[in-house]
This record gives sequence, C-alpha cells and structure tokens, in this order.
Amino acid sequence: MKNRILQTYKNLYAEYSPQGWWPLLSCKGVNPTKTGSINGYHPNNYSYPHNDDERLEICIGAILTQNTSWPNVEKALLNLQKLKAINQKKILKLKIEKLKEAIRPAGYFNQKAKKLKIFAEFYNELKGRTPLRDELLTIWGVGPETADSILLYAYNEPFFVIDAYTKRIFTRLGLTGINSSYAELQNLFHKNLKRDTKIFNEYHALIVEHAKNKCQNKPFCKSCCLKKICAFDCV
DNA sequence: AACCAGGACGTGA
DNA sequence: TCACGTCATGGT
Repeated sequence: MKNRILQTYKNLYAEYSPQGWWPLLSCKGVNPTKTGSINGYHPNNYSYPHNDDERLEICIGAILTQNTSWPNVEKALLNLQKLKAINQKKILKLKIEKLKEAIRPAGYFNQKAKKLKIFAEFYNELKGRTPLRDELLTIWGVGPETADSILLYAYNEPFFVIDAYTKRIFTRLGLTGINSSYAELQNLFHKNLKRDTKIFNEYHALIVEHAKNKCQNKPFCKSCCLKKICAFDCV
C-alpha cells in the first residue's frame, strides 16, 4: 500500500511538475502557465507565506473556495485587495454589505461574508500564534478541509488536505472505499507518507491538477499517467 | 442549457 | 452518526 501512495505521487510529480501552491496575489506573474487571472503560483518555493497578511489571504481563499472554482475566488480576492481588506482589522471594520459585495463572485456570499467576519475575529485574537486543528474546527464556517488547508498552506503544518478530487481519484485507484470518511482518507496519507509539509503541499496540489486535467467526472483514461496503477474500469 | 466548482451547516431520522 | 436540502456565482 505504501508503495502505491508514493508511486502515485511520483507519477503525478513527473507528469505535472511542481505546482507552486498556495497561489498568492503577491506572486502575480510568477507562473503564467496556470489558469486564472492571478497566476500567483510559486513552483519549488515553499517559503510562503511571508507575513501575516499573506497568511490571512490563504485563510480567506480557503474559505472562499468552498465548493467554488478558483477563478471565481480570484475575482473576490482582487475585490478585497482593492478595498485593502486582506487584513483582519479591516475586515472587522468593513460593513457586512460591503464585504458581501466584494466577495459576491465567489458565490454563497451571505454565508461567506459571515464566515470571514468570524474568522477575522479569531485570527486577530491569535496574535500570530499557530492555531490547533481542534480550535479551527470550533469556528463556524471552518470544516475539516478548510482547517487542513489553513494549517498546511498558511502555517506549514503537516496535515494532508482531503477534498472531493482526492476522494474521486483514490477511489478510482482502488486505494480507498467509496464510503470512507474524511479521517479515514487522511489517515491513508498520514500513515503512508513521511510527515513532510513540502510533500503534503505538493501532493495535494498535484491531485487537484490531475483531477482538473484527466480524472474529471468523465475521465480521460487513455492518456492518464496513473493508468498502469489504477483500478478504475474505464470504458 | 444543464452541470459543476479545491464544503460546511442545519435538520430530521 | 448520517443522509439530505440549502447556499449562489460563473465557466464550460
């Protein structure tokens, strides 16, 4: 089993090369090959975030991207940037209607505006301290995936991020069951990989890339780099 | 023109 | 626990 988790990673890495997550506004133009308007990817550079506002930007992005495509999130982030609202104190001061207007392109703007207000409060009280996973999970609007995205990409803590793409790909590979829980799937990675932040960072990003390119709802198995190690019966 | 996107919450069983 | 409805915009 361990070999297959690692082998999958190696195949994806060889196919797509380093992804440069998490995308940040400050990295605009670094990797113009990626989709979206920000192009805020920074391949082979795992030093981000570089300050509290960049860290908060990742947290905001993690919340805004809930069940939402990244290009839509980018529009919202750019609107927030214009308002200089990628800062917890500014978010707290901003009127809720203004906040909703700014993040409207990301969808669910009523819920997400509330989520950002609540998170900004929490973030402000942290005063730079790294939050515990259980702390994050008590926040309204932060579930397991958002918590792990924040821990991994904003705080460089080794928590593997499980999303719909991960479930789809690893179910098809035959490495997990269709009904496996978030915790079970996360355990699969935690137990079979070195607890290394850079690998967790890259692996999740590669999973997303692969799901977008090949392992879509309707998969393109013929040209898939995981074809030889996949259990999926592609017709 | 339906379908779905880097989920989480509230509810009822 | 767990299945299900709800939330909303924008790209394909």
